[in-house]
Amino acid sequence: MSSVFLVFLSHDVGLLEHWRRVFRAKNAICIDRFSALSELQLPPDTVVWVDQAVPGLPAASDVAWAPHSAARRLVFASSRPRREEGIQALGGGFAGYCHAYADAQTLRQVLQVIGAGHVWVGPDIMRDLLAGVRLSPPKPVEPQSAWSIGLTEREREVAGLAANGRANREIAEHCGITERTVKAHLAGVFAKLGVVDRLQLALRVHGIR
Amino acid sequence: MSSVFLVFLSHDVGLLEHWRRVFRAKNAICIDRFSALSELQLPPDTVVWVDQAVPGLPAASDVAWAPHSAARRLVFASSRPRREEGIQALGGGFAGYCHAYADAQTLRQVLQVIGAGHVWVGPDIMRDLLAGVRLSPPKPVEPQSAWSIGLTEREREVAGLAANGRANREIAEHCGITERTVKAHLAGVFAKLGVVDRLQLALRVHGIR
DNA sequence: CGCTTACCTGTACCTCAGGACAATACCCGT
DNA sequence: ACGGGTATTGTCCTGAGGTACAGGTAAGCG
Repeated sequence: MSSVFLVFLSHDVGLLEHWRRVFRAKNAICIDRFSALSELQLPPDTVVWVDQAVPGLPAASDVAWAPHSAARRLVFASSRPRREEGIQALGGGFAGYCHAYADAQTLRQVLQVIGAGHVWVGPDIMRDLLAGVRLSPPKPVEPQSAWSIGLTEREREVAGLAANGRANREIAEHCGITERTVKAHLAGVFAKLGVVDRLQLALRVHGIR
Repeated sequence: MSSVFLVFLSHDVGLLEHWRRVFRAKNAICIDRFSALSELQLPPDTVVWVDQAVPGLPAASDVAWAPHSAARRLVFASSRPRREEGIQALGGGFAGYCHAYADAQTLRQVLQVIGAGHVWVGPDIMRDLLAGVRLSPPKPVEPQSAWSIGLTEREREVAGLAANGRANREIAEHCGITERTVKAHLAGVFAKLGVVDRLQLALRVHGIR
């Protein structure tokens, strides 16, 4: 596991120090420009850590990375991860995209994962990736008015307001009735819908469970 | 690392044997139906391995998983991984999606990664994911899926449970802490997310306003 | 070694939600 | 006229949710 070769590409001495500490820096070498990657004779199991902040660096999606990503494992590290950057990096052949100053445990994990031939991605980027796909629009059911069947007009109105976070007092003022009456209507709603409180009601109304 | 609780949900004795061997099965328990997840009092650092082949299982994207994915780490394991399934699982709150019979090294890596709060995804699914993103129109926003940014792990867990209708008492028992501490975490969540109570939190978490 | 942050807990206090019990009034169909 | 459903309001009470104040512990970091 710790036999892999590490290459750090960065100008940030603080970052280099961080990485060195994290990885114990046994087999690590530091370089300061992109072209050095081509000049060096790197073993095939090398993992290259690329600091996004290095001046003159090709974009993550640039084909200039192709020869290196094909032969080695590249990690793109940014001190301010962004969705587009992450997607570009991973789409450009990088095996990992992470925060440059991620904690030691995370960085070592990244190394392990991509060293084994997998891809590492943080939960935030992952979430954005999934949000962008949306290939499955499973919106077949939930006519959204189904929850209100069996309710009277007043109950429907009160329930709708309560399910959107309005307090009994607000609902009372909104409807021009007393707070007591709101409670009465809500009690009826709870009984008819089989829920116990307004939070459960909100989940039901909004189609969550 | 090996202190996490493992739960295996499968009917496949061969698969269970495989998992047991891989993880040495120290703290592992096996269950055979989805509902058992709710009945068991699982520690918060539990990792649940779900075999896709279990009969009667809710779909990976089903909201029935929400309470569990909010509180624990779920891995969806399929003996025949497919792109749609993986995306559904990860979009549904699962922390990992992998081949059920993946080799020991990979499975242990999955456990490590998601145990640390990250997301595990294989390179093939990753590739499809990226391919899908490139084709999709540029989605500028997507705040609804990032509700948990800035929260600590504990806050995330407590908030997820509260947003799904669990009482402070239940959350406390579930997490093995006092009700007072739950209140403290929720207070932090409210402040960070800019909401005033758990109902507003629920609406935020579930993407309603 | 201090500093910070996450995590955990206690006591006290206040507000609001919701149930229990009870009542008045209107509309409507038989 | 009578019964049933709807709307309305009252009081009393319990308990959960939330805040304020005041800590204690452990880990990571410069």
